[in-house]
Amino acid sequence: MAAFQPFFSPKQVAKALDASESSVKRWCDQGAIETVRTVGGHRKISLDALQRFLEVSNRTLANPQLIGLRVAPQSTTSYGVTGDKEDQIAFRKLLADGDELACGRILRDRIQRSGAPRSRVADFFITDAMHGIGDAWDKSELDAYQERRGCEICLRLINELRSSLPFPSPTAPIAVGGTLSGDPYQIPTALVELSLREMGWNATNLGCELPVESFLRAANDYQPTMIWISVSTISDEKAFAESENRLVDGLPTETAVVLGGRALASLSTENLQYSALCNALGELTDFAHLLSASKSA
Amino acid sequence: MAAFQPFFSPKQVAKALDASESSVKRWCDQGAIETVRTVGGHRKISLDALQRFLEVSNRTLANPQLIGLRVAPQSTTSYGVTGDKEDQIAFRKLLADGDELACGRILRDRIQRSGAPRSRVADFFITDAMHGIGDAWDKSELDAYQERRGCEICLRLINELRSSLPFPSPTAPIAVGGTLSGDPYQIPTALVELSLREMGWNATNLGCELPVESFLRAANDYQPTMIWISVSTISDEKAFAESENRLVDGLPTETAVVLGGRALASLSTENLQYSALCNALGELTDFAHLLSASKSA
DNA sequence: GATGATTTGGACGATTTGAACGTTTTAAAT
DNA sequence: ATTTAAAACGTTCAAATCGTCCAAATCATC
Repeated sequence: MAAFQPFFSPKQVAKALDASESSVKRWCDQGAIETVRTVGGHRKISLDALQRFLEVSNRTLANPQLIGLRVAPQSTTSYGVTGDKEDQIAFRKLLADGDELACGRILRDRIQRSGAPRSRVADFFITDAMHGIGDAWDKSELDAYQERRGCEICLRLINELRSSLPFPSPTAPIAVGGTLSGDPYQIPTALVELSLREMGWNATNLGCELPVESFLRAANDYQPTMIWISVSTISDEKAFAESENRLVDGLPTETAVVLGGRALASLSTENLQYSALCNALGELTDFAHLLSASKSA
Repeated sequence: MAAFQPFFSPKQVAKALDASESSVKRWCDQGAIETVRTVGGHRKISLDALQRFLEVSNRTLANPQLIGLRVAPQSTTSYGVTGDKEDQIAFRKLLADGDELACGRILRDRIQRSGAPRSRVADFFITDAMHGIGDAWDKSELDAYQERRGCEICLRLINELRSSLPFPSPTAPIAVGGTLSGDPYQIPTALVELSLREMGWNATNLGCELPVESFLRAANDYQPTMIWISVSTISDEKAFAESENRLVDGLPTETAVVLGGRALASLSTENLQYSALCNALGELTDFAHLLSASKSA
């Protein structure tokens, strides 16, 4: 019932920031972190103040769960160090059950343990799970609401991971992307944004179901180094190719166009124009690396 | 609702300040907070004294609504605070520009300052802005990508607010909801989930474009006290009424069905069955309050 | 690389905070 | 008026935080 805007102590904030208590106290006293004082002089830091500090200092919370009240009770199903496949299956099952907390725990735990990029871990679990859930839905083993609820949860998890990344630097290469009209799948393009942000790009997910003209307008507004198109479903191959060509023809030649997504596998690519065609997220990040390297060189 | 309270107990003040009762009592005894004593020795803190303390100690109330301070004028969107319209316009502009950080700052700032529930502030800014952006889009003043990007940003902001709420208690009343097939608008149903969670319900947003059968399956799985249907657009009135009736007929009579959304205003409601029909988020939360009160009684 | 300046993080006794607990007051029901 | 449950009282004490100082680490400059 009560809204929840608690205050944090320097010690808590220090843990969340992975800094020392001394430093946090000093930053408070210097004014970098707004603080209020108790009658006895203890510092209290509001969530707002903390977020402002993160923005201006371009820092990121090392342990957001320490602050965000994400102190959920431990899962009873400890999944230990089982194999990848088992973890994927566990994740898929939890997602179908709508257990957002447990799904988030698996992701965070795996990221911390493996040290792999967030986007790779997210891709590993989420892409697999959504395919699995989609298949089960086709076979009527799951209900539509379980699929939709799973999508909502995945988008939230992706955004949670995104929010713990530092802000893009002003000199970062720019990328924008989304899906074309007829393709409502939000998760793949959200994952692309997460990946690019994680490698330091200033990436913006424009959303789904965009007409070609919108991509051109956005390209004009953003002047991006790269544009990605996520393609999860295609109803009319011919119309898709026509749209795609119209897009590329309308762009300056120095803008890289990257196509990626499940629907491309079963598509003849001879009539398409692109700078890269990616079957997996890893290929896209590889290409982005090449691109930023050649740009800065 | 308790009547107007001229005095507060140390416990109430402690909750509002996010401090311990012990500390508040000590501060009273030290003179930092002026106190009146009852004949029996109980401390009574007047609103005046509390406000003086806040000014002197440069603190803000963590939970102003715990003190009768904000008596919401009505379930309308009016706040009685100056500059509302200007702030809405500023928010709308920033959202159209894709400035997620600035939008988040406005929301958080307003939440802290006004002490209003997150969901109300979010509704106040986001609903207005998305209507404005939608209108501008219809008039071709804005591009489709600006509208989609705005949706993405709003959903992220709503989820951010959601994530800082405490988890629903195990005894909380259960609610599920979403939109029916043909209605792809994600924001209103996300706002409903946020509102209900904030008032202590265990609310789950099932997502968009769900067939009636899915609602029935979900009702069977969750056994909810309430089901909400968000209705932002209707293409076929007759088919909608038919779906709605099929849903209600398939539910146990003790399950409350709440309809809400923009598209209901221009709809003849005579053929619909419902427990409540809400034109604004405030009406829905009012009804939810009634419902949980009658349940617990 | 060496050197000086700045930032960080740990350590310390002194102070503040918050939780516990048995007793007393309050307010509501009988 | 009596009873009774809930809330507030005062006290005590362990845990957390305070301010301060200083060594180690990092950065900037030559």
